Amino acid sequence: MLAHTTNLNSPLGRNGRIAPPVATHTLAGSLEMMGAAMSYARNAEIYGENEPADYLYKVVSGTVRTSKILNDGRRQIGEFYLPGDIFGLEVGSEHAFSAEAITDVKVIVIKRRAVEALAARDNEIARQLWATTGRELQRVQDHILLLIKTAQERVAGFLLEMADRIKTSNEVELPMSRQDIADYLGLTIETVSRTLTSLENAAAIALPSSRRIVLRNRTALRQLNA
Amino acid sequence: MLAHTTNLNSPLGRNGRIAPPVATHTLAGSLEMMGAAMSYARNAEIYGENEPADYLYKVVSGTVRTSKILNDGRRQIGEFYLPGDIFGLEVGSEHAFSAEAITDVKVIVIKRRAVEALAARDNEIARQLWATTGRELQRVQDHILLLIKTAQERVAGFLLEMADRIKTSNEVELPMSRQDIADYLGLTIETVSRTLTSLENAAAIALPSSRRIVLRNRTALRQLNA
DNA sequence: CGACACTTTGACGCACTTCAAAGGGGGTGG
DNA sequence: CCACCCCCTTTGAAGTGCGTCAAAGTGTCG
Repeated sequence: MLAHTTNLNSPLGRNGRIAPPVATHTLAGSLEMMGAAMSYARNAEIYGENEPADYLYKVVSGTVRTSKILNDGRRQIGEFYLPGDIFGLEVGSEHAFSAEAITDVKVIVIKRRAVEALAARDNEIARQLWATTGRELQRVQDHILLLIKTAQERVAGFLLEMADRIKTSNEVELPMSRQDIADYLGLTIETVSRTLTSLENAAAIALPSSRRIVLRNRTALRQLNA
Repeated sequence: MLAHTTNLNSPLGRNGRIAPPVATHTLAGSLEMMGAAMSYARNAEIYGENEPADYLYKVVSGTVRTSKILNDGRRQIGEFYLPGDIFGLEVGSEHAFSAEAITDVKVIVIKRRAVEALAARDNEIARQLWATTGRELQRVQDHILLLIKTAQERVAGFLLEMADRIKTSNEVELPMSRQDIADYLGLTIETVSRTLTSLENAAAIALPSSRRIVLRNRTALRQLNA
């Protein structure tokens, strides 16, 4: 579970920065300070669609997906959240999507009212809340750009996005199933599988196991991601 | 280039409303108070992709689209903005999409720095800025749900959305071309046209002219919009 | 009236879905 | 430790919805 594939030599981390002291006046700091740690098992629901959005969450370890079931049974995945990501932050009073743990997950939870009260007094916190929603907006806009492309482009774009976010050289350990990927990309599981095979045949990727993907030729993937 | 095709008869605009008294402590109020009126002709660019996002805009009359050209020439439309809508509000420093006037357009423009300065002092303004980004996020999420459906469902969903937003009984005067609709829905212009014809044959809508659409059977449209 | 831009309609091809069955791979019990 | 089972993934064959290419129809402005 806690497979460390990278091993940094320096205590400063790869950026050469020392972790900042938990700061007041930051959203992250408030979460660490005032938040409660919680765990969810694989496939557990963290919150449901249309439930009151009383808490917000930060992923500590594991992966979370948000999803929505359409009335014909199809499922759309909103986003995947990796360690460090904040999710569950809504402007309205209810969650627009449900959230589930893809792997075993540890999160920090904080009451929304507490954060909003903080934001009302500290405009730096308010700014960061806004910025978080803004980043979410940008992710969803990028997601739209994926959905209008061909299957090859969607899958290639997905792999590049995940590789950027997971950042472990060129080998990515995907936490989600083919079905999750399919529902994120608006494709069927068969099309995702076939596309991965064809990318492998084209020497753009390698598939040591179904969940592990080696990006062999990013340039080729990026060209597909037109 | 500067083709003026519309001409409003009344200074009050097509809604026949007088502007409400300008309130302080509201984003709308600040826009009215500190903003400058500007006009753009049909097809004029209001701002370009990757330009610095130094201003935000509120539509007074006309319709605006945001769009993005992919490197293979395809165009994706982000959103359509109708009178009363705010657009151009970014969290990052640059515009992620370009904005163009679909019809002749009047807007109120305000410097982003001015609004952010206001927000730093007045947390009610800050909250409203955040809420505006939040509504945008919700629109984009709904947009995603359209993009994973069949052509019929996308077109039906689009018509229902427009009817809700324009609110003129059951007859909608669409401000945008078939090409704009197609690029919003991720379809071709031919498919949009064929789908509208088939909805007309199914007695769900009527098409008195290509831009005017009568919703004859909303229930049928909503069922398609599964 | 004629030119031009937009929309509609038609015929055909292809990418993706659907339906079906055959692989793995990992965990549990014998 | 092997065997079996279950779930996930891959592969195959056939169907179809939408895209592409082409041309005709419609409305608007000069």
